[in-house]
Amino acid sequence: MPPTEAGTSAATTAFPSRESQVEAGGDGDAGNPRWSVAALTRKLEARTSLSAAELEIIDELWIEARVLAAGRDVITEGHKDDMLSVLIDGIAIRYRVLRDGRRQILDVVLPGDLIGFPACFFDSALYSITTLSSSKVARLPFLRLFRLFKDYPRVGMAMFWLFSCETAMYAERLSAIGQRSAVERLSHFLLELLTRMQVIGLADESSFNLPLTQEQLGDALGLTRVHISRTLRQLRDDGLIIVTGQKVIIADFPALEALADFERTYLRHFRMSDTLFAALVSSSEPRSSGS
Amino acid sequence: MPPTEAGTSAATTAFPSRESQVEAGGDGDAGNPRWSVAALTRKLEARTSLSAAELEIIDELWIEARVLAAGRDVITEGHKDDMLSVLIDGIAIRYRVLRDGRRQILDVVLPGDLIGFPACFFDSALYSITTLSSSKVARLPFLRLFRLFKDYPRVGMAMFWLFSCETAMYAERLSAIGQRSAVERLSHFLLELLTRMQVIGLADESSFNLPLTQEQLGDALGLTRVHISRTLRQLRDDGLIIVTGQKVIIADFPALEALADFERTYLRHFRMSDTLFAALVSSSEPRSSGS
DNA sequence: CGTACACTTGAGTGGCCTCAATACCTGTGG
DNA sequence: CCACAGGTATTGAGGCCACTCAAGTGTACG
Repeated sequence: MPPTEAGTSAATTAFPSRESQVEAGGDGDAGNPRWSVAALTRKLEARTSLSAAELEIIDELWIEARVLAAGRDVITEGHKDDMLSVLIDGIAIRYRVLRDGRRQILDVVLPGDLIGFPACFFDSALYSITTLSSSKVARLPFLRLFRLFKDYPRVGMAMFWLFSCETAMYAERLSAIGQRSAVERLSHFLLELLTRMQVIGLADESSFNLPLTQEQLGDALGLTRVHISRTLRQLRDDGLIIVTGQKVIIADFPALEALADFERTYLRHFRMSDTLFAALVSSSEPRSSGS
Repeated sequence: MPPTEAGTSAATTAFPSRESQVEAGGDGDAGNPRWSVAALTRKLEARTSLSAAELEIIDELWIEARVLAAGRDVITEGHKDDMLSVLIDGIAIRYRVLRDGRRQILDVVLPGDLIGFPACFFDSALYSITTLSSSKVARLPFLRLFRLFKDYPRVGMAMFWLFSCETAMYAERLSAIGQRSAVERLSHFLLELLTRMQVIGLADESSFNLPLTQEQLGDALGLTRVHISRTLRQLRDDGLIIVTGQKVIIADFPALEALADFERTYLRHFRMSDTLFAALVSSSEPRSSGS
């Protein structure tokens, strides 16, 4: 019996060297004693006022960590997917393909990011999500999500907030692609990715592993592969970044920041509103209506 | 081509300068017996499976209809706004201004669209919303929103779904601006606006009132004022559209559709997932609070 | 009537694209 | 070991789409 194409061949040829980053090979998820959505709770810890106990609740919401090889669809455009998931480990991209084949990468999905919003609220997913490296995904049953609002409104609020971050990031990207030049877009993209990776411990002070090819960078920024190459070269020539293989080092942070119109406090804007949060006293019955 | 030839249009929404300055410092709707968020319920009726009773609940969620003159900020970037609102009447734009003054219009806000998502979940709003015409806005206290999930989970789910639509629309626009040419973007924009307006009864079969100046169109599509003018001219010369004043008539629907890569079923993709919706029946225990 | 604003149209420029050739890297097979 | 193939990155030449600058029209408003 020939091996189905499902598992090995397509996946292992894609990025053989990157497998080493992602845990040890394929240990079975079924018998796994306990995995955790550490990247997610870490993000929540950094930008919300959730207590340790509440973070624990978040951590235990999820079930069934699935392991996916590189290059596999987590969600496919046009198909139904009614699950809310979170990426535990690995890297993925969210993208949309136009009829003539042009592709727009909407977002790079990092550990701790949600998968399935907004797709799960629709009859069919509006875009696809594909893994770039071997990845692990956990799922959240919907009834459990809804029970959250009864039992732990503050935790439920945090889920809302995660949706908001997603939306806000799209808006940010819209203004980048709509208004900025190639150099500006690229440097902004690099700084944004660096910042996001730092929060979940995937990047150090000023360098990170860029998980995208130049073609994928182009599809994310609305530019061609060729022009990405030229623009990267320009950034290198100007001494703003240093590139060795997949590793990107920000050589001149202030200059790149100015060029990109990037605010150092970028992610600070995404902090969860405390005033709103405070209004939600734990599960006790709300007596008064608004304000 | 005087713009006053709007004729019978029941809603006086489309004319920025027509309405006099009716500024409402506090709430200016005391004498009004009852307003309704008809555009919102109409949208929900078209694309969800909410019952008439549930639509009624939605309709009665909102308080304090504020009236705003044209050109007023509903939300200002950088300021705190912790209210979720809905536009009842009028037109507004959501936009973000870069440091050097370039502006990206993220969305055109029509009656029935939400205001305050995702801003209300953050410490400070990430973008501004400004009225283009005299507008009316209703607000939703947050505790009321959260009680919804306890008392009417299906209705709460519909709110989630509204957030999702917002996000999905951004994603759609991202791929448009990132991948498409000027003609494609513009025709897609026109068809999208037509479709959205039809749902809430602001447009007929093939024409509508375009509430934006060419400069605003440019800021929405990542193009310059001048190029919008040329592109509109091209569409007119090719017999695809007819423009008289603010009124836009789609003269050749199929051709424009093909050019824009626009799916006639565009908004159908945004239908609320029924399977998910049905799963919520069990936990529905309407312990109604109001009599 | 004069200012203000939105739109139109022309001429010239430039950023990014397309096409194309070359080099590199890794895995595969002779 | 080298030859080869496929995917990725680099670099050049030329072209086009959209931009900039600028002049001119039409309409609204004081």
